[in-house]
Amino acid sequence: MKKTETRIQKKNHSAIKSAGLKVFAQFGFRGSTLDQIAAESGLSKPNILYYFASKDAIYEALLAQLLTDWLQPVRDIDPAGDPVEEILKYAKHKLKMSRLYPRESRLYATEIIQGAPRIKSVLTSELREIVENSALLINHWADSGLIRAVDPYHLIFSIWAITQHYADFDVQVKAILGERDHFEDAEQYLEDMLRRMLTV
Amino acid sequence: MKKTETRIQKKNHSAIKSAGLKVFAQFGFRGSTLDQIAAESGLSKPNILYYFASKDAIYEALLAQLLTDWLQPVRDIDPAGDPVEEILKYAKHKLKMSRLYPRESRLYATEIIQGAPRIKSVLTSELREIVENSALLINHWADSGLIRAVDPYHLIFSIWAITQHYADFDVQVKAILGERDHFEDAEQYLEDMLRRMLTV
DNA sequence: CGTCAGTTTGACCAGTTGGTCAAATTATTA
DNA sequence: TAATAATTTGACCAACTGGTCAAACTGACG
Repeated sequence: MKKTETRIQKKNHSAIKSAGLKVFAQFGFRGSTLDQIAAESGLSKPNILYYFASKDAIYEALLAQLLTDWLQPVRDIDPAGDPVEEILKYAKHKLKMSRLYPRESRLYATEIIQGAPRIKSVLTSELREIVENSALLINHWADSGLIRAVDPYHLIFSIWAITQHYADFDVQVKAILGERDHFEDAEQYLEDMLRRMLTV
Repeated sequence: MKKTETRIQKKNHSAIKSAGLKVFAQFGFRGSTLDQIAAESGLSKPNILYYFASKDAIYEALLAQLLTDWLQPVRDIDPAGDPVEEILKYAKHKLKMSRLYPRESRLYATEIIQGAPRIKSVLTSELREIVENSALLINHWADSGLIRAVDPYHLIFSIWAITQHYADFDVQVKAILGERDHFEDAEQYLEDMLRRMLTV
């Protein structure tokens, strides 16, 4: 039905979302203004509101996109694969997302820090379910003696925390390590940590 | 010189900072308004500006306080103590701060996510120096065979990331684990992780 | 070329923002 | 108690906010 997006629409929708991501990720929803997004996207404010019904609508669109991208890699964990390698694959994937999409990570962080007013329902339903299943799988692996027994929830939290740290606290990391790329060292540390934690 | 703070001044300064912390931690600097802080503190807006020169001044006061509280526990690491226990003590201390002062943690997080415009200089000077010294100490411990050799910087980052996660992403953690207190499990996981990482 | 849907904008609006100020109120102290 | 200092407030302001709208412009297509 709404398949037909003209060339201009496609370009402008994308420009607005890109600008919105940049601005919202830095200042949060309330701290961002349509004027900022307008300036960043190169469009006039009324023109932006021609493509999105409101400031809210831009933010919602970004969040919706984000949530699907965020949850997918958890689903990709293969219960039939080698446990340690599967978890490692997931952790490395998340780390790569922090390197490639730091703004998305920061947008998500600001939303959660503010109490997740718009996505709390997703957290308590989809996210919770998906994590619960992963926890069951991890426990199953541990029961089968394939990995060391660890608290699966806090294992997952620690992977999230560490990988997202490199995106969200980028300024701080760079203040300490300098500007040179640190993701390779981070990946090595993460791998070492997980192998130590999970190898029997 | 400025020692003499009247009873009323003390009470109101504290009420304003407390309210400011609550509001700024949730909405960030730009997303917060003096009216919110006024409502939260029970004072009128002009009255708030009688005690603090500007919205900015409140925020700066909070940040300054925060930074000293934040850096102290790193300084408390005892080079002469048992390495694993010293690092563990530090990590647990940080975790306790996340439980007791989640708003402070979130305020710091929003400031860093926004690019740390007001404290970048502190990050590249004091924080950097303090972390560098800790890294040297950790490397020294590793060279002496007292702990396993790990990247000290990423070790510190991982401690920060995990402990702060429980404050900053509290809503998400609770969405997954439920409302019951999870800090005990978190501490156990953290201890297990660090012992695994650091024990030779 | 003409036409018409799709696009863009300047001018505008009402509500909110950080901040000011003189006047009123309250505490302190001589 | 009277005078003085500290505190509090209502009224106000200019700048900014998200959003509207009619009018102007542009591009695609017969």
